[in-house]
Amino acid sequence: MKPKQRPRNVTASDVARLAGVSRSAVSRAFTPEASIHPDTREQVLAIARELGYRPNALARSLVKSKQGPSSGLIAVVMGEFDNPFQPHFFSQLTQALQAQGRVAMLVMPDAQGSLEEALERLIAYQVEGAIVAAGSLSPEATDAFLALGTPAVLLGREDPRGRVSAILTDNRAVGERAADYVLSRGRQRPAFIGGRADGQASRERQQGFIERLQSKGIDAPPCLSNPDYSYASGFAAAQQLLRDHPDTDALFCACDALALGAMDALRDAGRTSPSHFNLIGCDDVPQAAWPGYQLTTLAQPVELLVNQALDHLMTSIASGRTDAPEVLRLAPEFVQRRS
Amino acid sequence: MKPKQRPRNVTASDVARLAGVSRSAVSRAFTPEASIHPDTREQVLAIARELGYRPNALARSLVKSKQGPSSGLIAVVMGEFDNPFQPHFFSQLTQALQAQGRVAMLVMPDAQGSLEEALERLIAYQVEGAIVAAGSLSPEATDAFLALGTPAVLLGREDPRGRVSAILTDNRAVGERAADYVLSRGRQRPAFIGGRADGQASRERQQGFIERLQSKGIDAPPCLSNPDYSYASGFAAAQQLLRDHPDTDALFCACDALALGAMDALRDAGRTSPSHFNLIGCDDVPQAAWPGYQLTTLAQPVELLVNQALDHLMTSIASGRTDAPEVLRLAPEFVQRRS
DNA sequence: TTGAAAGCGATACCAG
DNA sequence: CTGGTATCGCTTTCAA
Repeated sequence: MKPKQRPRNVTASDVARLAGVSRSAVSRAFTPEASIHPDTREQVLAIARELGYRPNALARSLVKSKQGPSSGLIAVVMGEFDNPFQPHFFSQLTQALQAQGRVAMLVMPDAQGSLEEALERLIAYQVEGAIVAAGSLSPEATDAFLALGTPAVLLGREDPRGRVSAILTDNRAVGERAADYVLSRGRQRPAFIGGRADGQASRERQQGFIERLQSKGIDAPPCLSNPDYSYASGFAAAQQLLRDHPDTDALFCACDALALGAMDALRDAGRTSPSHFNLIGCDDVPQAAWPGYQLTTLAQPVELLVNQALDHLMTSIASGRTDAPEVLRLAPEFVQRRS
Repeated sequence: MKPKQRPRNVTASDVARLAGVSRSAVSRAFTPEASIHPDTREQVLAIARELGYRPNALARSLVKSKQGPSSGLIAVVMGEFDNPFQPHFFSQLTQALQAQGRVAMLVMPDAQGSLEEALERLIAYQVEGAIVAAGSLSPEATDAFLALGTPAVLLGREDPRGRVSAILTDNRAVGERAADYVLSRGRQRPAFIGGRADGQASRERQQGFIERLQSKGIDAPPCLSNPDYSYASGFAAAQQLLRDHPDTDALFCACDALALGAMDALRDAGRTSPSHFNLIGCDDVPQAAWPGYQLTTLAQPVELLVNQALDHLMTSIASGRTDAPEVLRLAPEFVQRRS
């Protein structure tokens, strides 16, 4: 078998030669609105198909750069996939981008010291814009990205300095809805377990929860925070909670991962019956629906979040402006299960 | 506040002008091996930093394309993130790529009819190579990618036609090790639950399992297969298994997601004590370690898989050849937990 | 070591 | 509708 050398790339000139037309004609054949005779186009496309020719997106972006960015590259900036909520989110995002004919360039600045490099890559590759999953990123990293001035949209957290648009779930509503559920079950001693104290989402959910409870005459519940949003943290926090406040009869966790951990801790302590204790999470990750858990939770409207984020990003790219940022808070959906 | 227009991109010419040198000099300043006076370089770099200049990777790749591909873009081709094993895998891959100064371009061909488009994008963007997570992809999709002739490495499944290298966990060893565990516990009526019957990984694990059992005098165990590798499928399959073979005393599942589903089904049926029943999974997803599950499993050597895959891909890119493909099977690691 | 000039692949403008 | 030509930003000969 002969060592199949990879053939040099087919260029517009090759196609032009074989089709007996000019390079311009080839270009036009691939431009939908271009004025070209249908027959010519068809013939060019036929030859192109035969040769396996596709316009070089890199070269195209180069010449089009006169009229604004056009690489078709959108950076997706994410931290670790440590929360089971993120993969789902991420795949939705990628597919939505693909549907638009754009390409997702993944940037994970959490590898040691790679933030700097990641930033430079964004510039080097002429990304048109960035979707920043700020919920999974340190505030510093988020800030560094925004300083770039590249059109961007924040997902899951707003920019404290209000420089760019942010799309997020209405976290206060999440907390309030959780409180309503607790109240509707007649609980008197609810508690809250959150993530990092500096996490916007966690804090807002906590506030919504507490304020609604207080407005109904329940004292400020015990609140624990954690270094992260993991199962393990939820497990540990719940154990501590039961130790310090054994009479707790309802628990709202800032995310499902925490809640699932908490549920297992409650189980260990024999505190699982929904008629004596209620547990609520937030996100609606797949595991929440597993028969072993059946976690009551507030679902984030993933599809809506993604679509809105892309909409805003595209607008921002098109207008070339960074001003007039908006903050969109989308309503969560209450999903009642066994807990 | 004035409408902060995004400034036109800084080019090499801008830097050249301000530094009082030629464009060539600027280029050389950014080329490590170039022959340029250290002072000149330093001065250029200083001005560049000041202006926030970075060489346009797209333009660079264009001119360098004479000497072979150089976009720095590596396609990562994946199906859905339906299995909790994939995100971890994926993030490792991305970070490893970043560490090499390359960029991960994500391609998810599972959105309806997007396979075709995804392929075209790969060509258009001059990707240097592709890592194909074939385990999460339909064989047809995998095949279509390979037909492109782009250097590629398969992850999690080998190419039936042997055109490219494949890196995967030694799946027979997985099955054998599972069988050893079952035997060591003195079980007599084991069973197997797999994924799609056409899935290479699932099939090989099954074979390793069965053959080892038979070599020790145990009859061919009942084997169920499923439409996918999900928790739900594992749950349903285990229920059916208990119905059809109520005397089963050990169960090996092709992946952890299936195994976790099975465990919950077993639990419902009161068949969970490790002294009467053993359950084994494969992958070692985070949930397997949760207190509520404590699943005994065979861990895939993720880091090794990723590193090997990249090594092979880079070699294949460098040599520009598609021949001499290898198949690497890496040993799994037995992780004993409560099940 | 340096600058001038050619060219990578494609598109847009301008005559025809 | 069509073909020539300038240009995008950069690297790379080639002389100096």
